[in-house]
This record gives sequence, C-alpha cells and structure tokens, in this order.
Amino acid sequence: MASNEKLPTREQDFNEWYVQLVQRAKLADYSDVKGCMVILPNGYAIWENIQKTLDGMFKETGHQNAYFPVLIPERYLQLEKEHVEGFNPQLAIVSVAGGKPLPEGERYVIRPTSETIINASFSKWVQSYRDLPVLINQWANVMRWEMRTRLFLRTTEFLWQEGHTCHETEAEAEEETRRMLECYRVFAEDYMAMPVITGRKTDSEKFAGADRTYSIEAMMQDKKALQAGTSHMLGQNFAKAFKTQFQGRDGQQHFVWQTSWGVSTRLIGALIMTHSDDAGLVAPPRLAATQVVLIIIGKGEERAAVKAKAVALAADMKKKGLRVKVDDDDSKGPGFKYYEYELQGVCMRLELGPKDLAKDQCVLVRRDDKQKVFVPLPEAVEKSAAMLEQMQKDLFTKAKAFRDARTFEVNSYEEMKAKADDGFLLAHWDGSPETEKRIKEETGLTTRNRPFDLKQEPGKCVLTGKDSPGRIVFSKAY
RNA sequence: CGGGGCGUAGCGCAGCCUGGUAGCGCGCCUGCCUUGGGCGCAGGAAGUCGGAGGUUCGAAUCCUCUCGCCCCGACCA
Repeated sequence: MASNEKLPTREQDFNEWYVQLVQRAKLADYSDVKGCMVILPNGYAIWENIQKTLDGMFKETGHQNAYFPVLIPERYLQLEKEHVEGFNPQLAIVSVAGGKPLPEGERYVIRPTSETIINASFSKWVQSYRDLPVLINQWANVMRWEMRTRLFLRTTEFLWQEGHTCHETEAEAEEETRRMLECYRVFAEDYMAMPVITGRKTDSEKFAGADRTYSIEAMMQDKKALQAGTSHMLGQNFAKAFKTQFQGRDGQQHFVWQTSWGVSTRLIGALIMTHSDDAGLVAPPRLAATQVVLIIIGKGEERAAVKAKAVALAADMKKKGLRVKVDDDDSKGPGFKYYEYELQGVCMRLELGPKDLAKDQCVLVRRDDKQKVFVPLPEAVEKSAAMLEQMQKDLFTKAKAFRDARTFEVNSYEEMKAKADDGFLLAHWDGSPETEKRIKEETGLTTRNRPFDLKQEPGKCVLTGKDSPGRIVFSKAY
C-alpha cells in the first residue's frame, strides 16, 4: 500500500475501500490487541467534535456527567435475567487480581454497558419522588468480546456515551427515551449530515433488559443499514433488580422508571461510509478535524511573502472559529498535498501562490465537488465560511437523495427477495419473531425499525399473508 | 467456532520450489534542486526473516510444533 497508490473504488470493493480509507486517512489503525484499534489523531479529533456537540446537547436537556467504574461485579450483571443472558457471550471477565485468583462470586466483568453498576448507585441516591428525575450521562469505554470486528463499526473496545435516567412515571420515562432519540436524530442530520430513520426496534432486536428500544438507522453508500444510535425505555426491570425505589406522593414505595441511551465511535464509521468518495474521506464541516488547509506555493522570497499572507489569513479564519491548518512544508509539491488532504478529509483547501498575490486573489476548492473557485483575498475568509456551510447542507441533501432513491415499498416476498440488496424495503410483517427469523435466514434481511413518520396502515405479511399492523423497514445491515 | 489468507526494514512486497553474502519499490536522513495535481539528482541509515524446536558443515528457504493478525460465514452497537 504505497502512499501514492489510489484507493480501491467503492464500486470495486466497498469493504476494502473502507478498510484502506480508514487507515490511509489516518483515522485509525489496527493494534496488536485482537479486535482493538488505535484511534489516530485525525480520527480522534472527529470524536472530540462529536463529544463536544452532543455533550452540549445533553447539558441543554438537563443531564450531568458522572463516571462509574470500568469493573463491574459479576453478580450485578446476574441480577437482571434478560440482561445477563444477552451480554454473557460478550463478556471479558477479570478473574485474577493482585496476583491472586478471585473467588467465584467476586470476579469482575469489564463493563459492556453500565446499567447494573449505575443502578447500584441510583438505589442509594433515590429516596423520594423529590429526588427525581435523575439525569446522568457517562463518557466511557466499554468492552464487548466480538467474534468479528471492523474498524470503528465493531471493535472489542469502543468509546461511547451512555445516558442513564430515573423517572417517577412511565410516561416521563417514555418521554425521555423519545427526547434523547430525537436528540440523536438532530445530531445525525444537522451535524453528521446523515439522514436517519427514527423508529422502534422489534422485540428480537431490542436491548437486553429493556422494555422497548428505539433507534436511528442510516443508509450507507453500499445500501446497507447502520444502526447509529439507540434509546431504551428500560421500564422497571433494573429498578426491581436493584431495588431502585422511592417514596411517592402517595406515601407508598415505587420502583423508578428508567431509560438509557447511547452512541459510540461507530458514528465515525457511519460518517465515513455516508459521505466519502474514491479519493478518500469526505467529512461534514461541522465535525471535520480540519476545515481549511492553506497551501503555500512558491519559492525563495516569493514564498516568504505568500507565507506571510497565508498566516494572516489563517489567523483571521481562526478568529471566525474555523479549524485551520497552514501547510508550509517545502519538501512536498502542491500536487502531492492536494491528494493527501483529499484523502484525509480536509473540507476545503486554499491555494495561495505568487500569481495569486499579484492578482490579490486565492483559489478555494471544496473537498466534495473539487471545483476551483477564484476569490479576491479580502473576501477569502467570509467566502470560506460560507462555502463550508453550503457544503454541510449539500452533503445532507445528497445523502438524503441517495437514501430516498433506494427506499421502496415491497408487497410480495418475491419482490422482497429480488430487491434484497437494493436498500431499505418497507414491507408488511405479521409481527412474529418466527417470521422475522425466517425472513432473515432466507433473504439476509433484518428488521431495522418501525419508523415513527411512516403511517401505519393494516396489510398482509409478505411471507405468511397474516395480518400486519403496518410496514416496517427491512434491510441488509452492518 | 468453521473456511481462507498473510507474518522478511516504518509501509507494500520479492526471495523459499532447487539450503550457501538479506533484496526491490515507497517512505525516512543529508545535500543540491524544484514548487499552480503525486518533481528530480547524488549520497546514506535502517531487518533477532513472527516464535520455539529439529534436520544440516550451513536454514528466510526443508520438517514439527506454536503464536499473532487480517478476510469470509454464524453472534452483536
């Protein structure tokens, strides 16, 4: 993989394109630890931008950050039956500590999620209805032993945030669950420029230990679905397991109603597969690590003058809040740099050379359309900011058009099989897990979610012909 | 866990069949040169050949065992 070799095209081999892009765009690399990756600065910067944005949204909705241990007593997990059954196969367990084997019953699991240990605290925190709601978020790493991993999309260790809340009533918990899902939708669409479908997961796809799970589902450029975020209505399942209860307005003891919700570094994979092209990463300006790179062209004294101007421009851009880099490396030619920054997903480059200075102009090139635009220098900063905003909008529009053109209603099982690889299929399903399973086995299609904004009209199941309450999204998925 | 592939310089690979001085491209370092789409020239540094055992005068190469990673399927955000 020489540095000047082109990526495989998406058409040739989408998977190989993705894997090479991630590494060559310096987003992440494999580590010596099986299934784990090293997130490189260019990738971590995107995560930091995701964190910054979401964290602000969580604070805005009244949540506070806290931190709970990475080690969870094994017996905690066992307190909620469905939960332990769901996660058991994926656990890494600490059985030796301090040079001594831990007795059975005192072992720890490395957190795969924190509902249990957080409830151990919640049960102490909550005494009265006056203590509610409890609105907590945690930024953390988690570990789920995976049989098969993929950079960003599924790794044994990953970074995420997990929100955990307690409420007095079921209605409040439900409202919170939906509020945070909506928060994810807004983030996905407005920041990632990635259109998503919000809806409810089927019982077989829901979180182990939840009453209901809602998700945002996105379509990648290979027409496969990616679950990009989930929000769970936990009901009173964990509350009962951990005795998280309060004295209510009626003087009686009640279990709290809970929610949990999370998004992970998987979002970076989603971002990559939604927007990038055969030249490399295309990142939405609001989250990109670097928004503008200024490339200095020229030699000797001329170069010095160009550099001075570029540095001044960059300073003005930074004042405007843009994430900017000046490239003054004279050991590489400009052409080389263009390819490199396109690969790395810098949103825009500003070329500045002696000829430009003479004409008091510069060249701006957007990463997504690569059109050269000549701009008078006094307007360069304003114009850059405007172009970035436009790019943000265009990426969303393009991604939405892509998805919409690949979303179909299907009305028979034959049609469903024929279109199995074509995108999102809206089909009637009788609601039984058996039918769902059979469809998965026979076609590779899984239910994604039942969209909120899809009017539910009765029909007949594509497989069994039995009554269906309404259409649900089927798709091949990551 | 099944199937496949790969471990030789930072990266990508050749060499192995037929045992005998460790090689190529890119990158890196020094100097000169060049700069508007992957510049050029000259010199240079860099490798316990994944690991262990064995065969042999001699092993990257042959034999045995082993470890790791990646890809494809079954589980999952």
